[in-house]
Amino acid sequence: MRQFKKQARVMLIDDNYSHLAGVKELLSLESSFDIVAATTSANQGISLVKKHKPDVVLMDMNMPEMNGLQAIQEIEELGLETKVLALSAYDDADLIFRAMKLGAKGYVLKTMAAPQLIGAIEEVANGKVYMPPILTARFFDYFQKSFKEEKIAQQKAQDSNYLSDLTPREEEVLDLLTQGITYKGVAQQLFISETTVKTHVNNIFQKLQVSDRTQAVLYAINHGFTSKRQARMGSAAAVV
Amino acid sequence: MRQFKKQARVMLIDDNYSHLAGVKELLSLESSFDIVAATTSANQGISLVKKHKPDVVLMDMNMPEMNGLQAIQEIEELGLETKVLALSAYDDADLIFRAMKLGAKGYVLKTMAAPQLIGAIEEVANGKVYMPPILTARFFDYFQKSFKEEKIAQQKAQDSNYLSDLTPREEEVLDLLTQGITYKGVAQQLFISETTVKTHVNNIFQKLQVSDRTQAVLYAINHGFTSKRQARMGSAAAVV
DNA sequence: GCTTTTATAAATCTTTTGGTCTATATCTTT
DNA sequence: AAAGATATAGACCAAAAGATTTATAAAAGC
Repeated sequence: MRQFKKQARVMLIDDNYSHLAGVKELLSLESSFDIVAATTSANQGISLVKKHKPDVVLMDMNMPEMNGLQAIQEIEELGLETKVLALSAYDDADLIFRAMKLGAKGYVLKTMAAPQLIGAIEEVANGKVYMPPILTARFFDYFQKSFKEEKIAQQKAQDSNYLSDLTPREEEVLDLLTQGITYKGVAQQLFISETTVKTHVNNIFQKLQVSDRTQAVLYAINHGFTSKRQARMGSAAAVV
Repeated sequence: MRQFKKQARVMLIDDNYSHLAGVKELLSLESSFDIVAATTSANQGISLVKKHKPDVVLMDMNMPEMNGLQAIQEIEELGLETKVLALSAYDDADLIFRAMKLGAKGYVLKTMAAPQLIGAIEEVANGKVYMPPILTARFFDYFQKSFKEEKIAQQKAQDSNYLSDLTPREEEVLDLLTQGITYKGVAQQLFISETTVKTHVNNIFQKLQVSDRTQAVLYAINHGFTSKRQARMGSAAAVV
């Protein structure tokens, strides 16, 4: 079943030398991973990843010179098959979330027992995602919280929103304005005179309490007008 | 430890009557949950949730009249303590992702063994998140994929991007334009003459290949100019 | 039936915007 | 030293935008 049969090529990056040495020792003795490199420097670590292209990088999150998130990002940008397993002393939900967002294939704690750590590396080496159940819970809490906040922010923008005062025709005109079209162009597209467009636009300005098209367009964008328009058009909204 | 000591109040919503009856029977016999209601109708289910305010709702995802996602959303909008545990025959990553995004506290499969299901309900009743490891992996894959795609889309917008042709001063001017400020206002803020501003703006138009401020502002927004500006200002970027 | 809202449009006038051309003064790069 | 990029600014003109007032017709609400 196991693709690597305890022969995965592993690299260690951890600025704490004693922890680095300890993990190296542990993996040498109790597992059959091939430790291709180990360093206390994140910058050097990235160079070594380029050179060795390991299967798994065990990356410490709490480093002074370059933080682990940055390092993950840089490794991911290399486009290698290398999988990053984040390692931290803290179960900080925000940190876990961001590490996974950047492409980490798992997140383990320094306090974890040796067999668990070895198991996690094996899982990741075999292309799976590994996350301890405690951290999974923290991750989901954070995940849901961030979407809830996003929704509340949207709701807030919707509440103090003069867009709902617009008549259907005014919405059509604003729609065209948000595409950077002139009065003349709007008039042509709606088959009405330019002066009528001007009347509508003036009414829009008053309702949105702005004084020119640029501000109107900015208002529309910041208050979810485009999404409203797209929704009306029945297009599928983006998932994330 | 357990807050509910096998006395959690549970509700079942599943349009498949035989499955509904089966789960009800199973939970009655093998657990001590208090089954407060069970229905095959999502709409009726929402009414019953309002009435009974159960601790946990076991919600089927695949219903014809109203889909489970919608039902989750409506229940979440009630603002109750009720936790939704999504239930589905399929391990569809997209469905799992969206259910969790809407606030589901877990996701279980219809194929799961009885003890696991009971354990999952207990966990959720106690305020934890429950997700089978196989689904966790699927979730993370989808999660990372969606962020990768988002990043690629951003990259794409960055590539065919004339914003990088702008000089520092032109960027400053564009920044003020994207706030809906007139030539006069820009001139005052930058302590230069209005004609100089016009010169800059004309150069900006040529570089961005647009012909008026509205289009320039739209171009800037659609090509990540604001984020660039914010990054330069050193403000923290939004997490999601 | 009367009132309000909405959509239409014209006239007039001021302000803003955009286009073009020219011209310095720095500053960098070669 | 010459060339190129950048930032500055003036003159002049045409087009577009915005403000205000007035007016008509259809539709919706009371």
